Amino acid sequence: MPNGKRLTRAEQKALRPLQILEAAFEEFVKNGYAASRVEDIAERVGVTKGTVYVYFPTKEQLFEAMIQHISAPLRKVLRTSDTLKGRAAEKLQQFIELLYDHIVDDRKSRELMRFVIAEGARFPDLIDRHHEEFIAPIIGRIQEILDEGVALNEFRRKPAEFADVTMSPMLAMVIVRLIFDDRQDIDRNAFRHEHLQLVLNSLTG
Amino acid sequence: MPNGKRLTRAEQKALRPLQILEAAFEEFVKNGYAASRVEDIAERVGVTKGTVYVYFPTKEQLFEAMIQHISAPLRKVLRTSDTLKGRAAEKLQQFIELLYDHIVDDRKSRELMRFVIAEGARFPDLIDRHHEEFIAPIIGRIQEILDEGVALNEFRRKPAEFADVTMSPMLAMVIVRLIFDDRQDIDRNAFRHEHLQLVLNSLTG
Amino acid sequence: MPNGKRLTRAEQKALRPLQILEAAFEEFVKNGYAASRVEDIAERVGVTKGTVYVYFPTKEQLFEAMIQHISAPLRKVLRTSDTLKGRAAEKLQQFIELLYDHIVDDRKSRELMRFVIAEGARFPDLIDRHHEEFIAPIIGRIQEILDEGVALNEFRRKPAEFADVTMSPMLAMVIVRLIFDDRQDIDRNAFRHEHLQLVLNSLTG
Amino acid sequence: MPNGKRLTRAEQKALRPLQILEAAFEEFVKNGYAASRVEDIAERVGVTKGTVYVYFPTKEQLFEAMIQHISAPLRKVLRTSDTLKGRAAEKLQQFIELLYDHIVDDRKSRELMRFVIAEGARFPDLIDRHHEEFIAPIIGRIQEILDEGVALNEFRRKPAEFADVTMSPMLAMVIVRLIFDDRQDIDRNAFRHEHLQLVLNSLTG
DNA sequence: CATGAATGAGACTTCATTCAT
DNA sequence: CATGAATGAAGTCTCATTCAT
Repeated sequence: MPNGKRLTRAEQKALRPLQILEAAFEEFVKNGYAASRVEDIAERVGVTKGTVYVYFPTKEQLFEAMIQHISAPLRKVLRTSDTLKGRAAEKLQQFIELLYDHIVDDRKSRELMRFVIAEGARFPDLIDRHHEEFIAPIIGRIQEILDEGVALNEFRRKPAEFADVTMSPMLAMVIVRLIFDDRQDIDRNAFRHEHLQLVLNSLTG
Repeated sequence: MPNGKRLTRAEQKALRPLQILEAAFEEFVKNGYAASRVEDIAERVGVTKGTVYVYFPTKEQLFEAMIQHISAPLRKVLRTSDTLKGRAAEKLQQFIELLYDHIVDDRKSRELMRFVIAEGARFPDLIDRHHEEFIAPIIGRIQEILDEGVALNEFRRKPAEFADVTMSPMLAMVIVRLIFDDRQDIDRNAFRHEHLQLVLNSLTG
Repeated sequence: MPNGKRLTRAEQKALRPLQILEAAFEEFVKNGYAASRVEDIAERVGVTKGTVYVYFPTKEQLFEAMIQHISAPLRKVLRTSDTLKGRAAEKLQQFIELLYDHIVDDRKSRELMRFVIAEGARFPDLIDRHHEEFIAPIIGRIQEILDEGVALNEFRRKPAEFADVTMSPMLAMVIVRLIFDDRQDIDRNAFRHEHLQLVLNSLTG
Repeated sequence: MPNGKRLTRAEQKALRPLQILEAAFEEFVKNGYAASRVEDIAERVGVTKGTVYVYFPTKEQLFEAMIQHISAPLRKVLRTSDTLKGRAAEKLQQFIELLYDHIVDDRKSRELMRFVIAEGARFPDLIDRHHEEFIAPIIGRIQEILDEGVALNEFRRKPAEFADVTMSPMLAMVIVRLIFDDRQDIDRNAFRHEHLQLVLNSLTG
């Protein structure tokens, strides 16, 4: 019997930590780190406080593990950014679309940004790791594409700050969606299109 | 009449709430709302816990009063945005420079943004007021200038989202400075210049 | 000018302590000793906390002074109990009516009983004084009348406890009115009449 | 199976709330509601503050639960009042003796009365429930017996207030014992006897 | 592994009391 | 006298963490 839905006890157990991390994510999003209660996280999973402590020795380490957990998919996305194809402008467009699809549109990525802004002061290596793993690679990749475009005479040369400016509307949209939690309706496609136009226009015009 | 340092009782009293609000700002910035202690705020002023409660009945109301307090200067800035002069492009440039000078470069304004992002969920009218008082007027003013430029054939017509995109680099810079607390060095002038170029180029090119 | 209503400043000042005692009575009745706030007492008088401390050095002494103050009229009542006239039965009736009129029907006397019951444990000499000044004299006076009636063959001899029993309905009515704060309507005259009948019937029947 | 002293975890747990309620009773009796400290209640049980809050969410709810707890035996007493036997006079005598044995002589019942008088204003439904559950049924039962005696020509007809008066000495004795905490020695049996004589004499004489 | 009773440090808040003006 | 700003001890309640079962 191939066992369709039911999980074996072993599978169930292997799942526990992940369930806890997901629950932790929701609670920390809702209340922030300091105001979240381990008990509420446990309750979300349907276990008791003690169980959380079986898997994570402190609230702090649970928070850090949760951050690792939710940023894992993001890391994967960045790795796919090597496969961009075409001319520099096309690569830039593809890359920006990739970021909209997997960062701006992904709730976990957005909330990761909130944690970085809100809890960064109390978790300094959250900042450092976030910069190392996400900000720097993204800016770096954009810079590469820009350099490539310039080398091929496809783009006009731009100063170093241009890479940052290039990313700005995307970051701004993340923030706006964090703040208004989607009560504010922005036409996401129109916004992205305008963003691209602006950048490409400036590079090629 | 000597009056070197000593304040009269009356002066002291008028000062107290302001001192407390300033101290509250620092503590709330450092730890966030939930993790800040009223006692530490008091200590910063050089008084005891009880004194804080003479002026603010709860920690929550102290937080809200502090938000009002630090956003007061900002409100004043926006009111000066009527005096822009020249052609639309010049007005846009002046307005963006105004925003860089008084928002991006002002620590209180930047940290206000952090409070909005970090504590907005627990203080919903913080969000609402912030939108009403700052976001909406700023976007509105930009839109006005754009419309004016279009009407005078100075600018190319752009879709509604363009105003948001226009503001993005500025918002992004606020966020970056919040995250890296000035450890990250961005050439602020170069960045602003690139921002302006990008926007004007797209509008007039 | 004979000065009709307006008080001179001097009179006003002489009044202060009395006003405070009255206000204290109301607050202590409402909340009990522990839960009453000196500030609320002051507010009732229209002065500030500090003023209360000008006249009464501690909350405890204020409470005790208030007890003295409200029991003063009662003391006067007992002194008039010497003027009873007629035969023993008539004296007993007059005395019981006196007690109904000046104790059962007097809010201050009733509330004094509440203080004795509720705060007696924390103010032991409240109990002692109350016994000395009120309970013992009243029981004593009743006993005197009973003895007189027996001596004159007007009453049947009764055991010592009878004096206590004689007073019981009156005390019970005080308690009931304290508990129900006059929401419970007892026909006070009918009750007193039944009380008298019961006692006299037993003594003379 | 040894089981000398040690309680199992389960037994211990079932006991805890009861221990806390008993300790709460003692503290609230000693100090009144407002002046009692949760920590002292805990200490009486031999646990810490936190433990009390495991079982009772607030001091107020602890107080209310304690009231329920100590009045439970009383409720049971009233239910046994149906089994009175004999003629009306005998029933009345038995009922009054029942009340002396289980109310006047029961410390918890007496102190319940103190709570009603002292804290009733802050716990209005304490009053209401007390009236509903105790006062009204007791008065009602007395009235029934009186009516029965009248119907059988055993008693003389008496006005409605007579039931209240009938109960008075008992209530008075509760109050006196509350006030003097047994320092005042009343001959309880003689008092009760006099009470009965008085009432029966009036009904049958 | 999972439980949940128990702990105790620590937070917010209250309020009697003091004292300079 | 009267004020009211300031104090600080103390109380209620919370919650991360532990541990025996």
